[in-house]
Amino acid sequence: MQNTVFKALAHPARRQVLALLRKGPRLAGDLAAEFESSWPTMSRHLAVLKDADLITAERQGNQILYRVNTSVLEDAATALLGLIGSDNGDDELKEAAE
Amino acid sequence: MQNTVFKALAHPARRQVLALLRKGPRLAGDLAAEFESSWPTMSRHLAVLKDADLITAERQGNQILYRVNTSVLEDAATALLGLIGSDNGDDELKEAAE
DNA sequence: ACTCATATTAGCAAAAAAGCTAATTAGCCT
DNA sequence: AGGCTAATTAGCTTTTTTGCTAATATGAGT
Repeated sequence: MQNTVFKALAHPARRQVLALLRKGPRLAGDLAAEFESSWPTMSRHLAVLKDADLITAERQGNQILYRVNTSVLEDAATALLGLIGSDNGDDELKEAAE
Repeated sequence: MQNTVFKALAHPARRQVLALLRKGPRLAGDLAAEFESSWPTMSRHLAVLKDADLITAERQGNQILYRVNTSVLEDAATALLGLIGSDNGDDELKEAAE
């Protein structure tokens, strides 16, 4: 759902996680080490991102490897651009004053 | 600030307001009429959008005309696309850490 | 000044999000 | 099994967001 994506993007720490993952997949602990908040807190941020399908998790033995889901990010960006010019997003009335 | 923009985008009603404004400026009451929530509630959604600089308000006599601020929307979309590309452009997200 | 229409602000209550510590699960190793 | 590391889940509190009604501003027209 689009709503969960934008809600996930609403928190700065989560956007920064995405920024880190952009450079390549990373382990959960590796990510958590970059932030000041506690590990469980980061773990839940990751869960929110995963729930929005913005990242994917892959178990690798002891640890968990996260990678960004580019296509969902693209869709979100496209949705925003759709709010600017092209026809997209909504089909309500159109009698606005210029 | 980027953070207020993404927070403003987190609520579906506010994204829909932007979708409506995409087609052209609209009066506050005109916008409020499109939604089921109460008028004061919509008024605050508009305030959140205005605080994020996503929309601008212009008084016109009795009423208030809102228009979308395209450039801020573009900046947000660009920031999202910046999370995809592999160049080193994560500075725009850097200040997000609270 | 009074009234009506438009929109916001105040104040409160309910719901959601954020963050912590402690407990738990999952996998590897000897 | 038992110990160790990695990560999540549980349970709880604090903070933020949402949304309502009632009250207040603002402007136009009498």
